[in-house]
Order: sequence, then C-alpha cells, then structure tokens
Amino acid sequence: MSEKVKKRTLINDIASHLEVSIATVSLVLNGKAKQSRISDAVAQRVLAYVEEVGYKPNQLAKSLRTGKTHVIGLVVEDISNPFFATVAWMIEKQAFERGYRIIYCSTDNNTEKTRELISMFQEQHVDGYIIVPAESIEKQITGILRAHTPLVLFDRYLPDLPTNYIVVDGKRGTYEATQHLLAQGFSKIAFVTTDSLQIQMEERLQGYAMALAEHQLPQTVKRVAVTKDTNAIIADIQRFIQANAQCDAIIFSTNYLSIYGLEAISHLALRIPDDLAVISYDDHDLFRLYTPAITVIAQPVESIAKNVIDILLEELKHHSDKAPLPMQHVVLSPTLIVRKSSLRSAATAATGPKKAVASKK
Amino acid sequence: MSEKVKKRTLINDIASHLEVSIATVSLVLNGKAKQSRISDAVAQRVLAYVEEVGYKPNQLAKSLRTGKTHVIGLVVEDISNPFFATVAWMIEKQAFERGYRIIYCSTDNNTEKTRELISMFQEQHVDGYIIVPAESIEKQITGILRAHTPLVLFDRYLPDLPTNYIVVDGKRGTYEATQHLLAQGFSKIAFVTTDSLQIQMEERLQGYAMALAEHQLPQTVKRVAVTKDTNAIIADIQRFIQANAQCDAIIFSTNYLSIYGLEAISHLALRIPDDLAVISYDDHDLFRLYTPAITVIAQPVESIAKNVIDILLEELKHHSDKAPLPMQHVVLSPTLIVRKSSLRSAATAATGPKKAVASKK
DNA sequence: AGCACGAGCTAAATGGTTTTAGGTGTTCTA
DNA sequence: TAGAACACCTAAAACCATTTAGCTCGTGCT
Repeated sequence: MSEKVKKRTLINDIASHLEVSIATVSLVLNGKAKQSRISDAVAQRVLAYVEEVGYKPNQLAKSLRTGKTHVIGLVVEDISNPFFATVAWMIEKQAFERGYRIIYCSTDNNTEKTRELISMFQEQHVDGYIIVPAESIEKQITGILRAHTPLVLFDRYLPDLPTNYIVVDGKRGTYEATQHLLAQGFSKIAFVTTDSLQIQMEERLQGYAMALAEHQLPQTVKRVAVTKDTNAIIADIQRFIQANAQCDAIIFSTNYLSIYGLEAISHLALRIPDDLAVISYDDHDLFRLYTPAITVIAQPVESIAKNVIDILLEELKHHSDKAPLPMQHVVLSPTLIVRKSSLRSAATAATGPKKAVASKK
Repeated sequence: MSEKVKKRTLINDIASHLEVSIATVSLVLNGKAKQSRISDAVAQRVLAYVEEVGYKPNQLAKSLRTGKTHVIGLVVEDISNPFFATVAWMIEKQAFERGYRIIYCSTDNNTEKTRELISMFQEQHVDGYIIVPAESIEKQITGILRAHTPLVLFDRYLPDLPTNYIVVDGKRGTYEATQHLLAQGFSKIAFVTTDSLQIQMEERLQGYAMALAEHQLPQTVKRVAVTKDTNAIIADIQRFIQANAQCDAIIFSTNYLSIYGLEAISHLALRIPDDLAVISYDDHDLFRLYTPAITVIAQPVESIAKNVIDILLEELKHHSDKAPLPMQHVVLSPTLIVRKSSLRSAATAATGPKKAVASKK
C-alpha cells in the first residue's frame, strides 16, 4: 500500500508554500494583480514559484466555476470530405492560436445524429458552435440561440432563423458554369444533384435552371438518393447517363457526386469532354490531376474559414455584453476554374454550334 | 433588470421537489440504487421526475468529482489526409456508441505542436489517448504512461517505450510491391520517401531495399524534404526523375508523395506505366480513378481503427484495476492492390526489361 | 487624538456533482 | 424488553478553482 502517489500540484500548495492566500495566487495568475492591488513583490514571487513547479490550474474546476470551457463545437457534414476537412483544419488552427480548442463531429447529414451531437456539446458546455446544419434541426438551433451561446453556421443556413452564417453563392456558381458550357457550344446540359432539399442544393440547381431558361433550353435534372451504398449511387448515375444519351454535358452539384459520376462515365467508356463535358461543384485533388482535368466551381475555402472563426471569436469576445451583436450574413463568391473537361477540343469545336470562347482571364 | 433567467435544473431542484436528499437522487441516477438499498418506490419516483423535467447532470461538475471526462484525445498527423480522416471517423463512430467523445487534433508531424497538444489534452483531463507519434516526443509519452492514462499508438510506435500500438507491416508491403515490379520486368526501381527518420518510413524503405538486395540490383533512393511548399516538393521530385532517367519504376512511400509524384510525372509528360511504372504506399480515391489506375499498397484501415478503439476501451474499462493490462502490439498486413500503373503493357513486355520506346498499342 | 482613506491582502461563498460514513426507525431474536 | 439486525436514506466532505466583500494597517489630515 506504499504507493508513491504523485499528487498534482494544487493552487493550495502554491499558496501555503508562499504563505499567501489562494485568492492572491488566483488573482495573480489571472492577471488581476493590478486591479486587486496585489503588490508587485508578491506577484513576482507567485509567478516565479508557479513557473518553478510548473503548476497548471485544473481546467475542469476552472470551467465549473467560470462557466467557460474555451472549447468550440464544430459540427460538419463529413470530416473526411476534403472541403470540410480543409475548412475544419483552418478553423482549428486559428482557434488554437487564440486559446480555443475545437471538438469536431460529423453528422453524415443525419438529422438525428446532429441532434445528439448538439445536445452532447451542450452537456460539454462548449463556449460556441460552428455548425453545418442538417435538415430539420431548427429546434436545436433555436435552443442554442435562446441560451445566447455564440453560433455561426456555414455552407448553408436556415432561412427562418436569425443566425450568423457564411455561405457561398452557389446559384451564381452554377449559373456561370452553365453559361461557360453554353459558350463552349454544349447545349444539352444535365444537372445531377442529391435528393436533399436543403437550401444550398436548391440554389445550385437554380443557377443552372436560370442559365438554361435564359437560352430557352430544356433542363435535365437527376436527383440521386444518397445512401451508404456507393455502388448503387454509381449505378444510378450510370443509368441516368444512358437514359439521356443526348446530353453532351453534366454538372454535378457536389464533389462526391462528381467522383461517383466519373466512375460511372468511366464504366460507360465515354470520353470527356468529347462525349460528355463535366463540371463539378466544389474542387478536389482528384479533379486537378484527373485526365482530363475537371473544370470546377471552386469554393473560397480559406475565406470561409476565416470569416467563420472571426465572427465566432467576435461573438465570444462580446458574449458577456448586455446588447447582442447584430447577426452577420456573409455571402462569398465561388470561382469557376476552367480545365479540360469542359472545353471543346479543336475537332469537336469545328462541328459545334458555336466557336469556343477564350479561356478565362 | 427583469431578465427572465432560465435556470438550468440542478440535482438540488430534483431532490427538494421530491423531498429526498441529493445523495438519493445521485445514487439512483448512477444505477447504485440497489447496492445502496434505495427502495424501488423511491427510485421510480426519482427516475420519473428526472425524465419529466429532462434533467441532465452537469458534466463539468461530474468530471471534477469523478476525474473521468469520457473524452478521448486523438492526435493524428493530418486530419485532412484521407487515411487519417477515415481511421478517425471509424474510431469516432465506435467510441461514440460506447459513450466516449473524441477530440481530434492534427500535428502536421511537428514535434513542438504535438507536445502542446498532448499537454492541452492533459489539462483537459482526457480519459485516454490515441496518438500518431511525431518524432522526439518520448518525453511526453512517458508522462502519459507515468500517469497511468490509457494510451494506444498507431501508424508508428516508439521502439524504446512500452506502449500499446497498432502498426502495419510496411516492410512487407514495400517488399511485395518491389517483387511485383520485378516480376513485371521492371528492374531500375526508385524509392521516393520523406526526410523523416521515423520508424515506419524506415521500414518501408527496408522492404524495398531487401527485395532489391535479393536480386542484387542497385537502389535508387530519394528523400524529399517535406515542407509547406507544395510546388517545391513537386519540383524536387521532378528533378529527381530527370536525373534518374534510367529508372523504369517508382515506389512512393506515402499517398501524398505519390500525388506530388503524379504531378511531377505529368509535367514531364511521361507515360505511366510505359515510361515509368508507379506504386503508392497507402491508397487514395484518386489512385482508383486516375488514368491509368495506380497500384497501391493498401493499409487495412478498418482493422486499424477497430484494433485501436478496442484496445483503448479495454484499457479504459480496467483502468481502476490494481494490475495494469499487458501491452498489446498488433502488426497488421497491408495488401497489394495491383492496378494498371505497374503492369507491363503487351507491347512493352515483349521488348523485355529495358526501357521501351513504347509504341502505344 | 480621532478619523478617513487607500493599499494590500484574505475568508468564505460559489459552481454542481459523487460518495462515504453514519443515522433513524422498524422488526426480529432471545 | 433489551439488543441485534436490517432496511432505507442522508449529512457533509470532497473535487479545485474564482471572485466578492471586507478586514487590517499605516498614513495624512484636522
């Protein structure tokens, strides 16, 4: 029973060793020495000894007392998706520098799981939330708002709720992509999207629809049921392409749909862009390196991350203020990055209805 | 001043409403009613009322008291790398089901950052650690061991330290890959790896070296300095390939090196596999879809995740036991997935192992 | 001398739970 | 009928910090 118990140093130990009160130690450690009129001499002694023994306050006790955990809950759709992974990584980095930690979780766009995660974060007393909202979670978000906990949504927003959010103008992205295809002489353009009715998906569809409407061209829209079964999705897209053989171009509304789409196209042994031009909403390593390289509507990842964390930290800073900060709504523009997959090759262009337009910029 | 203050329900409120002591409520809630001889009648009343008002204990207070946070710290090299992202995702899923939360962080393989992260996790009182160790962090790991906090390493291990770990037999992977290339008639095989001397990288190199030694063939090894500057890395690989034009095959020791390598190869307008066969250690979406598809040494991601979490949860379960559990060392086998990038095409195969002036078939 | 005042510090309450060592009242035994 | 045995519950300490109200002293002023 003679265990050598290595007791962690407590504030008490510091205080009794220095023969001051624990209040003094705490005040000094929290930079309140001046305002509490602790003499410099004492403050120095405390600091020196704390440094010497390497005392670190127990965060749990601290959080219990102050109600602040310095933890931010980050809820994304899928952390293994490069888009979310990159944004998360940038957010983490910035937050870390300013003394906040991030807890990530993936929702898989599952409403029930999102609910659980949010309630778990509540239990963990996170100081703030960054959320990519799944469908039908207005209630939990309202809960967060009522508790006046800082919150920023991104990638999508909930139209009925007064929250901060950062989104990308997807409508504009798909509109420009569609215009680009039309300018290249493609006219039977299909749009493949998910079965989700979430606002950002609908907007991407609208951009496409708008561009075609302007040219009085018909739309060909496929809504793919997103399941765990990758092969089913690929097969579904494959059938769609076969059933719409007249189409000469496809826009996919997300990066993972594009990846499935590329597999489908490859199974069908169609050539890109000669048989079928392709554009993806959202970039991916793969698209840069694919042969041919895939044209994408790129989201300003860095800017999204920066805005998200800036707004959240701002809220956090003013959290104790009487008046709530005004809600911020940031809409960023995507960029069309033209690559081979959407360019008429010389041979085809000659036969095409329109001459190819010069590449961007 | 007439703020409508919505006080959270406390255990106190429950107790006084039911006119029992808070001890009773706590015992019932923690399933200790029987062993503390609380009557079923009282237990039922407590449970019913707790349910009714939706009382949730304050986790901070609970953790402060019990010393358990039900949080696991997961430290990986780079959460945006699909390998780590996938493993992390699987671990998170399993842990969540068993009541544990995960906090992720990326080290970027930076020793200093790893140190900070581990010490941050210590401060947060995580119940256990899952770590992909960067170089020179033996000291912090020793700290964790001394505190008897459950710990599992994966992807690599620290040879001098008695820890649990799950690794993949990289030596075997590269050995088989090299043999495969030799069997295909490639004989001037280069190996591109990082400048890190970490054990898993060294082992991958050894497998390659061993296979070549058996055939008494010379080695061509390139150690790339891994920096933030992607273009520099690509340029470096590009120069290496040019300087070793005699090589007819390359094995890359990580998935990201392969990706940079593919860019380099593409810049040089070399054809895979006719001019240069390619094999990547570690799989990636990109490699499946690339043209030609890239042969890979695939790591058993699912099995890694399962072993990691199983061992950790086991440790967590027996944590309060007197005797420590024996350390577990799991070595999993990788799988060579042969794709086009390492197969002699019919035309080239005919001309044998010399570098072909390949006519495309 | 008496009093106000500021400088410098501290006692004690507080945050919300878990858990141990009893306390109380009833029934059973001798 | 005393005492043991038991069933059922509770008081209070413990976890470890922050923070507020207030205490003590020495000084300066009248």
